[in-house]
Amino acid sequence: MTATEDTSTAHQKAYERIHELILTGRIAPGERLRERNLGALLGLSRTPVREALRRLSSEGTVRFEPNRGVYVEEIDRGELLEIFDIGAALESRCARLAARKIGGEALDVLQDCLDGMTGLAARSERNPGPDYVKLDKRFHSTIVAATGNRKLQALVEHVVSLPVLSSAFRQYGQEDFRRSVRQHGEILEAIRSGDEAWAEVAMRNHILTGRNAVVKQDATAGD
Amino acid sequence: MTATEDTSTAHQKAYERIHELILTGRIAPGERLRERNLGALLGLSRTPVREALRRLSSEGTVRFEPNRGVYVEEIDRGELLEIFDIGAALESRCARLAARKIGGEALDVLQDCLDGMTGLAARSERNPGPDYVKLDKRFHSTIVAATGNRKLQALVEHVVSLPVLSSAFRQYGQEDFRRSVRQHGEILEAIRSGDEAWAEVAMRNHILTGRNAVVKQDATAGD
DNA sequence: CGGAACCATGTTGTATACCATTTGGCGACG
DNA sequence: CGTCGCCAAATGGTATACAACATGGTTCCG
Repeated sequence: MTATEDTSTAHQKAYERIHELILTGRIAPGERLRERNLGALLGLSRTPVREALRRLSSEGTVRFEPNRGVYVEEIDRGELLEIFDIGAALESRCARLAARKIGGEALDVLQDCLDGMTGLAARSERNPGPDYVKLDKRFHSTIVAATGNRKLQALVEHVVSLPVLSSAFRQYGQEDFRRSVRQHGEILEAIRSGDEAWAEVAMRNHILTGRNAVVKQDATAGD
Repeated sequence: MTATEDTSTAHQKAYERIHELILTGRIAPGERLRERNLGALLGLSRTPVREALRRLSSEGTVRFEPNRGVYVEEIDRGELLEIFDIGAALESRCARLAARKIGGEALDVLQDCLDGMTGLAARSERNPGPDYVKLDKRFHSTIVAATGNRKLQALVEHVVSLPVLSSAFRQYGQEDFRRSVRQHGEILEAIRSGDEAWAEVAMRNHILTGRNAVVKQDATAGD
């Protein structure tokens, strides 16, 4: 109900897998995606692969060039920071709405996510792994779903999907990691208490923290 | 270059046609879409239809229920107004960026759109037809494309796609129609002059005008 | 007479086959 | 020797075929 997690369908599997390949950098920006190759790699036919690519294309992750193939979209630092600003605007608004309208089940899901993240942060030392990314996505997806606005949900799924996660976590060290978990706790507390203003700024604070990590990464690693 | 207008591929044709069917209300919210029917209607096979539906699904216009069919998403007034607010935030930001970075060719495209809209407004009396909607979409798409941010572009395409257009134009009379054209002129002038602040508020003004039309429509027509 | 299981039908999900287009290379011609 | 054009391989685009699942009606049993 909160987030789409149909591993049962080949299309969903193709989508998640390809998305992950791009997110983790296994497939580089600008690189061409050959449908037959992907199908063979995932043990699927071209049909669900193409549907997944259409979805990714619609999300701006990938680009169809008619009769000439599919390519991974490239994003530069400027675009990325811009996206963070947009994401901050969208998600903080979602948090405000969620604080107003969220139900008990959704709060439980958020608590579960938070517990999971806390556990991972305690065990792991450095970079959050794919498990943490999934929990993070689920946390945010649940909040957006709690707004009851499906269109808004689709929007945030897109804006969050690639950029916020992919680069924010690359340079994360232990302290950043734990801070991220703590911020999620604050957001949950704010939403649970129904304090709209707090929920909004807690979320904005969280997103802009991620943005800052990218800025610092840019500064240290150059271009 | 500014917006995708490939009428050459069956997928694109299917997407545009189905989108239009939903936008114009020919297919009602909540209604089921049978792939085979749509294919027959458009003279295509299920394959491009399915790809178009995936795209629409990703945009939140349509909903896949696994093994149970595809349905048109329903949006209530509250969601719609919320979307307008989001759209205002996104598009005004785009206008600001466009005022900073836009090039000559894009300005020409905007001028062409404006000329076309002016002509239509002079001829037509009431509701803007599909031609006007297309020009409007092109105008906004061009501005977003001028930001150089593809992800942002994808976002706005989605948020604008259904709600802003579909309901804003339903109750438009002649005076609203002309005001819309005039506002587009203001936006273009602001962007052309490079005045970021003006471009931002001109766009926000334009979007919120549309929002108000929905509010009034709600008030007069009830539920 | 009521209900549950089963089968027929239709629809979605996926795989495969075929067609159109692009692309790189080879050869003929200037 | 360079260039233009044609051919073939590869790849994307679309159609069709098949499999899995859902649904509604019917029948059989209680």
